[in-house]
Amino acid sequence: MYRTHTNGELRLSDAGKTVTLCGWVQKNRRMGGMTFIDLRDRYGITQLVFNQEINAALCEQANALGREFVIQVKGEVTERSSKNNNILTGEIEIIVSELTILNSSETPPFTIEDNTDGGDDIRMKYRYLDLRRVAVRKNLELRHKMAFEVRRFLDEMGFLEVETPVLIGSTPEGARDFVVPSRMNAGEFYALPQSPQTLKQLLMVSGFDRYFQIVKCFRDEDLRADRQPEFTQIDCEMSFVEQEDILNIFEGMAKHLFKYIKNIDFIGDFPRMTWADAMKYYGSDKPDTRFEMKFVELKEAVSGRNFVVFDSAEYVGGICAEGCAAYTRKQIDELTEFVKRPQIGAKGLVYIKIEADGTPKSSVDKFYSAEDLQKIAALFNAKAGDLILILAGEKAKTQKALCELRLEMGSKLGLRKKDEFSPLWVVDFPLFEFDEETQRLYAMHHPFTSPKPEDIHLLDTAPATVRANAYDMVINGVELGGGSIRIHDSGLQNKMFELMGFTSEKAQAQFGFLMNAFKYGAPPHGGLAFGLDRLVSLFAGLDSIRDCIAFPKNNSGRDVMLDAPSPIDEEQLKELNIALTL
RNA sequence: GGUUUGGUAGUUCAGUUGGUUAGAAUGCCGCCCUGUCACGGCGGAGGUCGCGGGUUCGAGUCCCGUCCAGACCGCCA
Repeated sequence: MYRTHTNGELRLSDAGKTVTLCGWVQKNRRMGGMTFIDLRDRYGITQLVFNQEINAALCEQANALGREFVIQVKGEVTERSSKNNNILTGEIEIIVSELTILNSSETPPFTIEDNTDGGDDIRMKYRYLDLRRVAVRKNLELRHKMAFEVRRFLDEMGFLEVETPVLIGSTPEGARDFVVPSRMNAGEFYALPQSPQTLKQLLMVSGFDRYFQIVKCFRDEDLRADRQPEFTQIDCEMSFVEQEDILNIFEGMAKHLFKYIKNIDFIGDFPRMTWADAMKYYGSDKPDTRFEMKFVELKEAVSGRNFVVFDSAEYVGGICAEGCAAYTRKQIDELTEFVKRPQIGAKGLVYIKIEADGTPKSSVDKFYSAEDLQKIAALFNAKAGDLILILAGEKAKTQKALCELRLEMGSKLGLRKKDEFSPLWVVDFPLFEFDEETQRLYAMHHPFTSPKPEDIHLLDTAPATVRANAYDMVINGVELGGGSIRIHDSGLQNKMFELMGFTSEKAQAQFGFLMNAFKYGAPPHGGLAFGLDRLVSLFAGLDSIRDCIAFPKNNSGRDVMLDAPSPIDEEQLKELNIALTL
């Protein structure tokens, strides 16, 4: 037997026991006559003691141990004379009587400690060493626990986990597919699923009326802090349900996770917000509702004063930052620079300060009287000491810029606390999005999303205004999951394909298997999918989902540890009938 | 595809207006140290300044190109 205990479990009550421990040498503190070693495994750290007077040879052996050596020790659990309250085993130490080196180690390229000296780059290259650190390990532990609680909850609700294939067919709608050449079918390719969407709908046709799967999905698009080319979804689908049933069940799942993982009890229902309101008041379909600072539309209030910037703008809107009237010229300039960055793209920033005595002072005093400004301030319910920030321009772009400015102000004012959670459902998404480039409608969610029954009559006359039975769960400005009630009627589905410019041949070629299945008694159904990576990073307070993935890809989709992707040799290419044009 | 920030010792970084032998911390090695736990003290080794080109009497520093990494935009049904 290699060990009797882990390095995290021995306490004062174990004093006197003879134990055997295994682990990695975290730190070797040589004091001359005696040596302390911190022995680490994934459960914690236990201090080992070697004493020159008691066993000089053993102490010399201990002195030779380097960082990250793997050792086994036998010894007696003893109360410490000077205790360490920072670690759970801090009241005891092991007086070692036998020491075995199980494996030596080269000096690691960075220190494996809570406050490591390693940067992201080197830690990713040696990710297996990075994973030895508490900070990273606890994220994976949390991930496990959350996935476990999801399974427990869904199992209790009668859901069945079914695996779906990873080698499937390509569908050009939506994100780019990752593609896998087929050796046995020359010139043909599989695609990796962007989600098991169509497969889970087929499972509904098969009668598995409550399905879920914690499943890898793949999208060949550029990466972000919250986007990896392979990521994990909690994928769910239900039959004989309406939108309300789905929202209730999965709101229940979110509450279950908050309760069992974060020990937070949510009272009452998650708020619901229409997509239209989310855009109007927050300029985003995933508003961070930890703080208010809602947009106020000002086009009417500011027109007709010969201020050409506002008069010519399609949209004028602002936010009110409480207590920021004392901002200096420099601070306002910084905000102006912020919104003028090319990624945000505003042309400028207009401000109105409400001074301590209630008088307004603005960057547009030339055009607006004190009375005008007070009227504007009233629209924001601004009080003395507040700062109103106004952007103007083309509607969608300006709302987006104002959204960024709102989030920036929220951060500056400390209103985006990581341990506060503000969930909501965003509902009534538009069914379609018009793409200027290709001049056609695209499904905003996916082509199987059903329109709201009361909007179906608009499909022919004003398709862009049709709302969908689609919904997203948003927490703290993060889109955690989304879904829809699907179309189960092949007539309506055909209509949808038609509106999106599919010929019936193309629809049949791409989705024929689903359309055919729907001929054999498809039940009404709907579902949703949660991003597990985002859910875990939200709960852990991480800035990037990479930190809760054991072996993530870097910014350019590379695994720097494996050095993948990589070229393959001529033979392999030949076998796959692939010629490179590089 | 674009915007932007960075690349200097094993690691994390500093490096002034272009000017002598490129520094610090940490890690590593050696010696000392019997209650440390960020141990301490003394000493030492360690550099293609990402790469290529240019300007200059002289480039880590300025210019051009390129590669790599981070954040963001486009993209992500």
